[in-house]
Amino acid sequence: MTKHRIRNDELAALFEEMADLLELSGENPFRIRAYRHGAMAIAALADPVADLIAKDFDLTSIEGIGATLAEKSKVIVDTGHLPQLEKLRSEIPTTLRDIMRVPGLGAKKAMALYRELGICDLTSLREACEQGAVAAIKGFGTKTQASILQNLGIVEKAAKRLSIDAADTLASRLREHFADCPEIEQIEFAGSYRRRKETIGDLDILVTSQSPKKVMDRFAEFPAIQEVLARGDTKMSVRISDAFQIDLRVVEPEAWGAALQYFTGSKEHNVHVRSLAKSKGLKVNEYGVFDTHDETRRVAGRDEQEVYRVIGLPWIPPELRENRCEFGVDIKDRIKNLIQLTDIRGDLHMHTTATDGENSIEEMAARAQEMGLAYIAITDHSKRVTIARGLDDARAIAQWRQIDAINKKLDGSFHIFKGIECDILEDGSLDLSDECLEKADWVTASVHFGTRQSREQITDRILGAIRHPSVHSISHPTGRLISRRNPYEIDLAAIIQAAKEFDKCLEINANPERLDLNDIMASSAAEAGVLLVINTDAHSLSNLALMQYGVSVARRGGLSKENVLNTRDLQAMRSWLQKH
DNA sequence: GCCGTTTTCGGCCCGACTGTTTTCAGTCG
Repeated sequence: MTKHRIRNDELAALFEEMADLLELSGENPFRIRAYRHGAMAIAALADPVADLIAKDFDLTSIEGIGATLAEKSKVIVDTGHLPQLEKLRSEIPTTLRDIMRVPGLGAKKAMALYRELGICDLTSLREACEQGAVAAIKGFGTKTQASILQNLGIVEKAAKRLSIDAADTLASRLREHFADCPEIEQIEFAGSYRRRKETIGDLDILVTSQSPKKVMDRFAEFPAIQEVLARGDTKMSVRISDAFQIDLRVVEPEAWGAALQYFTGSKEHNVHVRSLAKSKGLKVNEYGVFDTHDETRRVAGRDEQEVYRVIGLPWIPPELRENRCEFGVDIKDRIKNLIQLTDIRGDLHMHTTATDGENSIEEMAARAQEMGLAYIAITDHSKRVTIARGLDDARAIAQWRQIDAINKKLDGSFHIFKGIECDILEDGSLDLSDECLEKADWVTASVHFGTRQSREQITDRILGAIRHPSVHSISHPTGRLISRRNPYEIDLAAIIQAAKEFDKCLEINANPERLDLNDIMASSAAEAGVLLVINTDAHSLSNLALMQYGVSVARRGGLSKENVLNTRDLQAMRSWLQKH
């Protein structure tokens, strides 16, 4: 029995703090990296470490967790404290970590500021800069001091991450901007944007050109730029509004593939790729793959596929480059079967003017059909969602009659399922009567209220919904809103287990604000044999195009189309529903 | 601190840019 239910992100944060404090104290860099690596490994786990320990699971079987971090994890879970961390905290002000976050400052400079001037937080740093005291420290100067002052403003504003859809908008504006630059031969956006992460911390633009200077001049004309942070022969960094950074890198065509590989990351993926290459007598950098014995001999570089091939790897789709599963023995099959947007045949979660949607059933259906889908389910809210004028039994049944009539007019190539997004109420019951729910083709159950209940209560509510005979799926299972609201506390492992047992689906909600389940959770559900469903939760015609973001989550989770219910054609979908 | 087809010690990815240094350290990705 564990006394402290610490979440994985909290445990990871303690190891991150440990790493920061060790770095400030000038520890061995590899030891520091081990803590950071361990923190990431824990953050990426689907199951809470506390549960794993309770089950006597061997934590050292997790890559990046050795005997020391496993033991420290146990201590934290058992006692809620880590003595080594507390000792470090007593030696070094932990607020120095804020100073390390200022762009241009790292552990060494933060420590120098502390040692020389007693600066230990952002306020005293600002004061010292304004008084000119910082420029007098050895290793600093007037330029460093000025840049600190400027960057303090950015840190205080807390640099925002862009949601993936906002990043798409920015990327297309940049593409248009560069369309006027004939010197550009190839252009691609790399980094976490290309890996389709749910939020993007900065944007990396990669270009081939014979005239880097002209490309950079054109970049400098991008209207949103507030400041040019750095500009060299091949690399330029700028800041646009909201403290968001864009990096531009110009490379030779011979290096295009290598640069694309390098700048797509992730960092952890690249570290693994490079050490694999090294074991084969090869060296990988952003210019190519080279023979270790004759570094003038470029083995690959122009083409990204080639870069992977010479290292003995298949070309790995960017979404999988997170050092999670892509170096496993089954990677070729996984890549071959990886789900694509074109695998999606239907969309089983959307709203209409009957509740808080902007369009009618017919309009939603027509747009879905235009987009190539074979079916949709209309799933308006149930009555508990009063603000959306949710449907009661009578209105739901009336809407389903209307759908029957519309289906009759369709030629059979497209079908509208009669659905409902039924609220799971605070007491665990469903918002519509059993007799009503029985008449629906598709019932997806959601929690919208009472999200501050205990982990046990919310989990029980969802488990109850999973066991309900009329429910087919649980929508946005964790309720998180990216950058706005944390997921509610749930026992995901128990929910996955119940979904498997009762043959119910869990949703990947494709709305870029939700993306819920996320990649790691979806992967863990799929591994357990649970069928997922990817839905847009559209409230308008344009929202139907959000499906791609849900598919990206599924791809990042390594899912195949077999893992996802709505990749099935209309006939297969009908027979699945008949059996359920 | 982690890890192992170089396996229990001795490595651990690698290069660009800036500012301050007069040859390099720190930071960043």
